[in-house]
Amino acid sequence: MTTADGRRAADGDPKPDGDPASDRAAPADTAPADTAPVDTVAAVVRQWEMVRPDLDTGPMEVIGRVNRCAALLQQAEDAPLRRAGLTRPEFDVLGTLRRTGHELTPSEIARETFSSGAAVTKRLKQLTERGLVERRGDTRDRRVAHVRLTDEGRDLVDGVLPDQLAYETRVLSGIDRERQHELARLLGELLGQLEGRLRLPRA
Amino acid sequence: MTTADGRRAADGDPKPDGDPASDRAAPADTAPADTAPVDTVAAVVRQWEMVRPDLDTGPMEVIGRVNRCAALLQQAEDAPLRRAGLTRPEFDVLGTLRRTGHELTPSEIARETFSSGAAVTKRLKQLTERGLVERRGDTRDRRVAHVRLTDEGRDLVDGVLPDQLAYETRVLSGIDRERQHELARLLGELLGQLEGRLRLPRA
DNA sequence: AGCAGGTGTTTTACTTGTAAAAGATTATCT
DNA sequence: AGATAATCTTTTACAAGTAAAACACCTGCT
Repeated sequence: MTTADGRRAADGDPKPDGDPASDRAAPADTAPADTAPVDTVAAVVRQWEMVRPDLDTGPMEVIGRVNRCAALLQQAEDAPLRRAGLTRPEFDVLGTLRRTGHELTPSEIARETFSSGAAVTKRLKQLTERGLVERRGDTRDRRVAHVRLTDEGRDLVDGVLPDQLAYETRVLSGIDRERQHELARLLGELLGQLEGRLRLPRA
Repeated sequence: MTTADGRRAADGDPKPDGDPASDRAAPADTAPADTAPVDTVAAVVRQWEMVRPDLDTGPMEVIGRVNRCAALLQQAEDAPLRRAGLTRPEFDVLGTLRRTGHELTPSEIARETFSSGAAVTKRLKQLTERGLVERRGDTRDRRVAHVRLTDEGRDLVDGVLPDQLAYETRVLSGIDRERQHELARLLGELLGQLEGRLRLPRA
């Protein structure tokens, strides 16, 4: 039980229960040895295989899990951020400024942040009101603005990030370092593919 | 460059470019042999390592990539769905009804779909208006409703799902079957962990 | 100089999600 | 029975994103 085919999440409610397809054991090659995983996506896939045995549900095993993991992680990760009074999109803006180390224009922030210009405008407005970023107009080209962190904004990022990373470390602590590494490697490959052909083969 | 620490996305713009940290080669164990990946998350991590070398950026390698992959996949995946006039959340509702094979109450749909009850109410309203689902009240407990697919709704799901899966297969085609399998396995482990302790160790 | 067109940013109108309260009904306790 | 608490669903008020248009400004052509 996840969603139509294993994606998305947000709430935080316990798993429902589910499908009576338990007469067919989870495929051995999908279930690792020790931790008895049986994640929700596996259950969803089994349901689909029951009602539509003609379909190749293979992609769900990857894509469904990526989506569901992302949803759960975001929910989890927001905790340290929220304690600092930040949403993640807000933190993304501040973090981008922090890690690049120099001023950025709104369009650059939008690109770095993979969000729309309009969204960035709104976030900057709020962050400016809170005194976390400052803007100045370009002297040459008066269309463009330059945004930088204030000292307060920088301190906020620097204070939050270690908590954030510590939290993330804890979230991943159920997976040993070697597997984390392997996971990162495979995800990097997938991501490289996805980013490589951002204009994907149109379906 | 992705976002503050490698998450989220939505737009579809090309990668910016980035950090001049190229004097330090990408860690060999994170970059696979052939495909020259260098995904955006790797670049973001390197930026962080430049400005905050004291931090352990390890978790970003996994979590940042999961989030970014999810964002790109969702954007990509929406294509076949949209052709059918459905958003993904809508499809999630229909798909849940299809794969369980029986009526569900709104709360059950919310759980299966990992969304809030209110969101489900809204979606059901629209789907009902479009004639894709029907509702009937429970005879015993008049608080609860039962929702089922109409024939039209079922036909829609059955028509869209193969396209969706074919598209997903194509999206993943850059990764060979064995790695997809391995990726699915590791993601299943991670997901199992995340779902196991949904109330995570509070940070 | 003057204007057609491009670029950076913001605004507008709208969609969708959420949290919290409201509504309606059923379950429990005395 | 009657009151209180719990449960299912919807409503309300609001936050945040998006696409498209609007602004404001720059560039290059004539």
